[in-house]
Amino acid sequence: MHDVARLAGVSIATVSSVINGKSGVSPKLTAQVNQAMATLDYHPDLVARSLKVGRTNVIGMVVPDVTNQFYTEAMRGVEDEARAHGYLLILGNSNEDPDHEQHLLSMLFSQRVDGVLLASSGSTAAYDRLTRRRFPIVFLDRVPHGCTERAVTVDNISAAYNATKHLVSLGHQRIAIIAGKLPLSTGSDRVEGYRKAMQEANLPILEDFFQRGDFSLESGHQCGLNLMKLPVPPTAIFSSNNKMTLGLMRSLAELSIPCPEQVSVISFDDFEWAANFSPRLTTVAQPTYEIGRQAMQMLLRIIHSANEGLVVNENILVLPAELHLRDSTAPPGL
Amino acid sequence: MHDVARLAGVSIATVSSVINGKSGVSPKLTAQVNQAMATLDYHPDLVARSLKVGRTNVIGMVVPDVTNQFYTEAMRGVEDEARAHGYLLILGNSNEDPDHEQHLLSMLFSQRVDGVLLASSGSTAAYDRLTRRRFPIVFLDRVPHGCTERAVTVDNISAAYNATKHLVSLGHQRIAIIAGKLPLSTGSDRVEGYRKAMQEANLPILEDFFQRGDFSLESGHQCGLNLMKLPVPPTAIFSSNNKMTLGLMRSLAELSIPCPEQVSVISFDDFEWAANFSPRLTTVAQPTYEIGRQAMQMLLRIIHSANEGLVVNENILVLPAELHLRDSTAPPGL
DNA sequence: ATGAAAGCGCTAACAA
DNA sequence: TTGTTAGCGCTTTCAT
Repeated sequence: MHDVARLAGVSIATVSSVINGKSGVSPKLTAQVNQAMATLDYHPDLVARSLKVGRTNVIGMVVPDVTNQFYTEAMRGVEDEARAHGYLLILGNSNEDPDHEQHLLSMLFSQRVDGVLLASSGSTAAYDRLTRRRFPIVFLDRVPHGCTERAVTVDNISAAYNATKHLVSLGHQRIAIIAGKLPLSTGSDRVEGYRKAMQEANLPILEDFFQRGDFSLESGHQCGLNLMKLPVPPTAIFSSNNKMTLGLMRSLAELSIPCPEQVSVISFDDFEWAANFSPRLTTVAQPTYEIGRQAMQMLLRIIHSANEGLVVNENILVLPAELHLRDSTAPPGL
Repeated sequence: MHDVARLAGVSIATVSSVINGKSGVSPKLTAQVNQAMATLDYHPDLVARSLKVGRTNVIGMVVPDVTNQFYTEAMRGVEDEARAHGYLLILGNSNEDPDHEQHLLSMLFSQRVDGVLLASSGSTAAYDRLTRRRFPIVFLDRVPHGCTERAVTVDNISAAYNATKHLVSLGHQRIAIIAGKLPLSTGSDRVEGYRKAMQEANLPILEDFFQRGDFSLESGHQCGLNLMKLPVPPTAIFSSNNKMTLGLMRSLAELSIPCPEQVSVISFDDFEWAANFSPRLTTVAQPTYEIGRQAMQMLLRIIHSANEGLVVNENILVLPAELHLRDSTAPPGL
């Protein structure tokens, strides 16, 4: 900065003014300064600036599985919105590990990010600490228990209810579920929707048909094997997320069980390939990009109002999910 | 920090020593300080520290498409390696836009990241500037033209050659290619491997069979339509990456063209679902996680040697790719 | 073994 | 309109 000032023949304060687009610098000097910055290939030191102004213009996002397209698409929404408002995005991957999630959050906190977007791996500790401190945070996808604000998600209960009902309406009676992590809202709510639809149809929920996974491909695979090796296997399966569906389909392939002829499959989460391979999957599609965009918008509102010293109340934003009917669901086999 | 010092009854220098694990602080004081930090929920200000020490312990990674699993899996490799060495990872998504890539790099530079991992969207400007400055950078996947070091990738030419040869050995003669962005090494090298195999088999490369995509799903879809609507369509197609393959499969589905009965498909990049849906895709599998891990290791070596003031020579690391034979390739239809 | 003080690169309040 | 200067929170010599 010194060098730039010297080369442009001005003081460093003038350079600073030019960088920050402050009014009150003559066009001539502005040009000189810009010229000098270009020739020196000068990049302002944002860490020094951040130290001074107390803001970093960086927001952090922590997701449980970066290889899951659901989160990367949400991230694109976050990113577009963040960029439009001059924020940089830092992404952290907790790998579904609450301890690592804590570590990442602590790291982001130390990095003095201006706000955090969190799809939690489970620790409600994060929720308690951050909200107590009134730190700008928005939860997405997974809403911590007891959290009644600052979150964006879909109506998981209704969505799972509708999915299960679709299975019922096709005539299925032996309907199994591959559940996700039950301590998470996305895990338990989807189970609840399933239960509701089953009860409404007066269908029993057999213990064997309630398979507990953890949202990972491997767990979906294992649950699929458990289910289809049963003496009386289900004729339809509701899978609680995309990764587990992948595992489920793998198990069906291994056991040479045709879908939907022998077993129908409906999956939470839609994905690029669901419609182009066989069987074309019936899915519950979430508005992934929009979830990210809305979450970032909410976070921006919180940050801005915090800057003004006031506390806004942002309720949970619930976006609609859509049922995409395709070929993996059909009336029970004969 | 002041508060912590006061609460622990020591000076801030002592607090600093404890935080950084410096020897020479009595166990008693250490305990007092740790206690104070815990009760105050104190998080060291990394931006102040960075300003002081001139390092951030942050490394930046820029990829052209975060929704592409190839990059997220590579990112997991990078992340594991980075974490193991005390580095935090910042991820940027250039969306295949060279201008935005420039912007992100400039941003990372201003954030004073200690190093950068780049899968470039095309601008060789980045290569020129960063290497001239001797800034620690490692390219992955896509190697800029003229770059002969500091990169990790697979042998794209051989891999594409082997893939095409597999098609030839099945008896195909009308073999088309959906190429990626030709200015990128991954685009041109895969074409070169294809050419080589075709020439070796004395097969002509028809102009219509050379479809130029841009690595996006949409381009793959369009190229697929172009190809299969030809008066004399190909009997086999080599697709240069996973996203374009998705688009290609969509076009086949739309045109109700069975694969592999009417057309064989072989795809660069393997993915979770390639083996579990029908048709099970024959692919060229890259060691994605390992690419990320090795790239990060190389970057660490460069950073560390730069810290010691020396310039180390890191050649391009070429990892092997594997052909996964599955059901989407078969002898030409009858 | 512990503390006092200088300074990292920048911004902002104030002076000229 | 432009320049001078204090200080953001930390680390690190150098005294003690």
